[in-house]
Amino acid sequence: MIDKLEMFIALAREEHFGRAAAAQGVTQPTLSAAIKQLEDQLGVMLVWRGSRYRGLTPEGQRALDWARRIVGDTRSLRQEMRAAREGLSGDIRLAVIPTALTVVSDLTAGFTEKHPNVRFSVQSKTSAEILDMLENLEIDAGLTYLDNEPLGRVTTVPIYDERYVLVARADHPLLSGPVRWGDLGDVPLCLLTPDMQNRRIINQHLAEAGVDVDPQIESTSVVVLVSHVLRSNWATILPVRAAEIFLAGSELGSVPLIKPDASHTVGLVAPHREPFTPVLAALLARARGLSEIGIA
Amino acid sequence: MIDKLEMFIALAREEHFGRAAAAQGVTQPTLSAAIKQLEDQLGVMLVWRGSRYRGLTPEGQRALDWARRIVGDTRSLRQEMRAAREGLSGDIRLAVIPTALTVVSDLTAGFTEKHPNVRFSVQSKTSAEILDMLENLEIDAGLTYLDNEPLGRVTTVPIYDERYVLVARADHPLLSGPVRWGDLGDVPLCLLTPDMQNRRIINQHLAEAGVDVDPQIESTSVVVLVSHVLRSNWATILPVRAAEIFLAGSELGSVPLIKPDASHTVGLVAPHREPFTPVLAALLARARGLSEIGIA
DNA sequence: CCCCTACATAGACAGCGTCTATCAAACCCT
DNA sequence: AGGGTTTGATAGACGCTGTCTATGTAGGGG
Repeated sequence: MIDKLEMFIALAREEHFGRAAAAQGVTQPTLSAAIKQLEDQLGVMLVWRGSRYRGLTPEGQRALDWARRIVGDTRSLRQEMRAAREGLSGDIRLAVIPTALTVVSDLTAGFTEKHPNVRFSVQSKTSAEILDMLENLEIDAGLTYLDNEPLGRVTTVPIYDERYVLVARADHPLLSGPVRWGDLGDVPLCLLTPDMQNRRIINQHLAEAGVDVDPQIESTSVVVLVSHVLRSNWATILPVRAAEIFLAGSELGSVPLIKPDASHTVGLVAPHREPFTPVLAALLARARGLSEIGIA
Repeated sequence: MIDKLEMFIALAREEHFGRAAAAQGVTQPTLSAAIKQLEDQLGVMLVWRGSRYRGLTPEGQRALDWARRIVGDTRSLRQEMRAAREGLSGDIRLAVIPTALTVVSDLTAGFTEKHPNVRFSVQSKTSAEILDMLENLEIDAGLTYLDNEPLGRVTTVPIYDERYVLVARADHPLLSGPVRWGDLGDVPLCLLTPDMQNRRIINQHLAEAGVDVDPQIESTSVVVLVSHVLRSNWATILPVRAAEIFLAGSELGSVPLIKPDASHTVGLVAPHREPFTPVLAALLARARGLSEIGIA
């Protein structure tokens, strides 16, 4: 039964029988049969049938919610029992917005010393993808914006407040003093792509300052932005925490962006599943510790 | 997996392999094997082994919490899918304290008209048993006291406030006017047994009034109390809602018990499981409706 | 000390899940 | 419009797992 629910979740996520089967490590007929049996046992159609996957029925959508809970709780059970057996161990799968990637090391530092059997798997994703993956049980926790966008049924731990700086080569004329958002009208910029929340935040502040920008370079990667800034006359806007790793000993400089002193809270997001598994509880505790000592 | 968790829950409840197996409709070796495999899969001991059942290990206790959630959610999934298929249907298993048994008909009235495919199964239990059965998934909801005793992770809907009357044959000397708790010192009484919360409440009010009672007749059944009162010179103390069904056209009379005007909230208790299944949601809605029109 | 209760173990059997191979339908592109 | 491709369903074989009955073994009680 639980296996079938896992396959059902995979199907809803992949929207494709073949891919879902591959993701579950079974063949396509096996997954097809599992879904059919699930429908038989529950007595309702879960998936619109045709010669293609055409989405979930309303009942399928409701069933998906329950399936996620059941499968998630089952994983929690297994994980907690393993923790009881061999101490904190296993993988923590994290997804992180690009501008918070440098904060992950603050989170893992100390944690891995205390719990040497815990492995981390960190991937860079957009904030929307992070919430999706959290729902689909593809990650255990996320590091993303806590305000601004609706979060689901999750537990959040704020860690720091993002503040923004303009980053450019040290000889850039704007670097002599604080820069207002409104000053950026004609500055050549590299920015993150508009599907990313950081970019939407920046767009919003620029718009409020009456500025309209049209970046020549857009990317989902901060590294791409910085390497462009390094090699040319461009500037970029980055959160302090994302920028500082590039500033030490480089030819780059930065100045705070003011008016307004924009600030957005970034923190840990985890599925709200009472009680928390020991590993997750430890991670959340670590995040609360970070927030208290004020790493930003 | 889910079957094994069900067996594990049954074992924890029955504290006996044979009885748990019978409760699950399997033989004892099957259940033994299931528990053993569960322990193997989770990699921990769940049950203290000997030639007898000797309780759960700490890990078993934690696993039991998860198992209850997982099994409960699975049942919710099935129930909700059946509701989607054939409208509200199925059984609602209720456990009710004896003094609230007459209120059940208020709850079921109208409900069964609207939802003819819903069956009710009502059993009379003590408030402690009700909370136990709620945890063990043996009932879907309970009707019991909402104050006074600690409730677990449950949803509660208050329905009415219990108020107390003295019940005796119509010719009983005390029935001429309101009676104070303190007047009951030498009155021969029949009361519920001391393991029942109603009795503990009554004891408390009597004690506060400085009265010490020693009932000659104790029972877990209100019917037993009333039949004794009918046939002899005894009196009993009952909530209004429990008493009134016996008063109409009988040789009995009642007077309010005052000083203090004691009152205890009774209502519906259901496991807190988001989202609620359609039947349970409907039942809770019905209970809220009752509370609003003030059936007491 | 013996018997009874309680749980574990052994072996047989059935049902279910999974695989490979194949089919049917719908979509896509020329 | 038609051939090729993609997508999911179906068929049949095989192995695993869960369940049963029968039996063994260890404590507990009289």
